[in-house]
Amino acid sequence: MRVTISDEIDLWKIINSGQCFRATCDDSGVYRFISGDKLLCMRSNGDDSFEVDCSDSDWAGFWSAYFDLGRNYASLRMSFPSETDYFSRVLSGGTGIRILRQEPFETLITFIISQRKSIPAIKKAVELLCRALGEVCTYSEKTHLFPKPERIAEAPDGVLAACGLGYRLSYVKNAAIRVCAGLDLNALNALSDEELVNELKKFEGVGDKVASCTALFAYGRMGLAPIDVWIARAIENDLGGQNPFEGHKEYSGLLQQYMFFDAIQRKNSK
DNA sequence: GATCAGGTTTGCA
DNA sequence: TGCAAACCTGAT
Repeated sequence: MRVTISDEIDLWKIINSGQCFRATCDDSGVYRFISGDKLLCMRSNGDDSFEVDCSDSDWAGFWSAYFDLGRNYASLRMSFPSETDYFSRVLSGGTGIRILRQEPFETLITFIISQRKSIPAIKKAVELLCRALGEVCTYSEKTHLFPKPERIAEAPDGVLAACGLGYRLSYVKNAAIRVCAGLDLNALNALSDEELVNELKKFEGVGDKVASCTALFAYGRMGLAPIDVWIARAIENDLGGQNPFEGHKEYSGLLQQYMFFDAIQRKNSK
């Protein structure tokens, strides 16, 4: 069916802004997103309309929230100060980026895996994990869903090791075991930003960065800005050491995402 | 073959 | 509190 999205949205930038690791784009311009037990194929018609292969109710009841369509990013983006050359470039280059609302367990595990790994290495490890332990998707027999916590908790170490988890293996397994033991990740949504981050940091192998990423990309906490090496370098090299997030508490996570996309785009164009 | 990667934990000042 | 060093493994 055809859907219309009036606010700015750029699927290519979204899947290449380091917030998700399983979304793909094929040569014909069809984007594929997987979240929970759902799979979506989506293609831009060039204007503000898109072809999607899901039902009306799935679009309205699930994917709209996934793409955070209830929020106006154009006005948010323009609310950031763009006087300096750096922010002018970052904010115009980031046009169309949105913060996806992803499934908490999958987000937590993938960002635990992400530590000290390059993006291709993260994608590979996550894909291997899905193929090894994830259910086959009912829409497409070649596609696997992200594994349920029980499957990871019960998996032999050898199976997890074969996914290239390295020293993160016990972090991943212990997180899955905690969730299986009854920790309700969705219930954490009731917590304040600070409480949520502290709760996430109780997982072994989860520090400030992974906790902030999980809070931002799974719980939509736009006030949290994960500081990774790229953001740290941008602060150091482009902002003279001045932290830009202090003045934008409410949406510092979004500003961070624009800055991050700018940093990896510049790296990739070198 | 060395070095580094979107980080966290541990140990020692 | 602050700062190194170590950690698995794949990519460059």
